[in-house]
Amino acid sequence: MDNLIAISEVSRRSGVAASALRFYEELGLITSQRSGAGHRRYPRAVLRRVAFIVFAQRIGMSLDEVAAELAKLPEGRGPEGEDWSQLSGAWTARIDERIAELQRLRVGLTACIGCGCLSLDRCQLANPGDRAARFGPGPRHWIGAPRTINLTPS
Amino acid sequence: MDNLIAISEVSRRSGVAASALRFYEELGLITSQRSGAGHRRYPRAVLRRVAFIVFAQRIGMSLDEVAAELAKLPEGRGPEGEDWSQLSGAWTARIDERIAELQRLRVGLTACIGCGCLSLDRCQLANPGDRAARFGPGPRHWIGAPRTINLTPS
DNA sequence: ATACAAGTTCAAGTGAACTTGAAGTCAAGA
DNA sequence: TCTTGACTTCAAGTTCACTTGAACTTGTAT
Repeated sequence: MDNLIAISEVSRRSGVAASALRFYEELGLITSQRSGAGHRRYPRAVLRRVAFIVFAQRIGMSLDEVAAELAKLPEGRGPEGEDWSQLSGAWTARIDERIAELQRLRVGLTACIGCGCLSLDRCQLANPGDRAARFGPGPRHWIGAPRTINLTPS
Repeated sequence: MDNLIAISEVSRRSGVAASALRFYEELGLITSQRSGAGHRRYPRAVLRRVAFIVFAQRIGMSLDEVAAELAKLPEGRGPEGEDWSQLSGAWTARIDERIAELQRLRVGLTACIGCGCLSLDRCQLANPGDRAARFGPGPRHWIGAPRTINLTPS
């Protein structure tokens, strides 16, 4: 019929709770028109945007970052074709990084079993490349890392 | 001298803030004796425990889970030898799982560029194995699996 | 004697990503 | 007419992993 869908439908098809969809809308990640009764009506393309959001989170992006990515797209559209392959390029890199990190951890883990070490100030594992200091309050900003775990400040 | 170390020392050597160490102690993840002045004095082994905690978080475990693992160890000890290899066995599996998931995402991502799909209800990617509904309130319980891993932006 | 650093406790705040609850609107069906 | 169900807004609550701040005590240095 019409190509506008209700929030319940979007929720059902995406698996994302309606409350979360409203929240996303509040953040400007998605947009809707309103029906006569003031109900949200989403264009079908919203499903792609939501998919994008879900995928992005799955690879560890924050909603802030997602917002930044989505902002690059033309108004109201979900990512497709060109756009999509551009966006996903960055993702692939991201995923690879994370995989690499996990593999380092994995290997190091096994190594540590052998050497019996595990002292933070000596173990390579605990000091992956960067030794940047922690920043700001708030939870786990540094873990899994806005780039780093700072096991040895100075 | 004595083999008991102050909280500042543990913090310096582990890179974990003193406030976090107190917090871990409150959770029972680590324990300390007290000096005459009521200051915390940690046995050297605490460094291993802390290392364990840090590593565990890095592979996506919650402090609750860490607590459960540590509870299996003899009192006050950090993991070593036997214990350590047992514990790390589980980790390795965990890491592998996560790597596998990321690889699925990676492959799927590329595939999606080609097919232009991305509709959540059809795409395998968005529904990895578990389609379980979300559970409980609170944030992101469902994303990145029952236990979230923090990916790093970069 | 005085200052200062390093420690203590306890309560409250933080950020992310939502969820929950209360109170209200609106259209369709029995 | 009445009820039900789907929707609305807005404020406040929730979880995790901490951090911050206030008020206080101790030990060492000058």
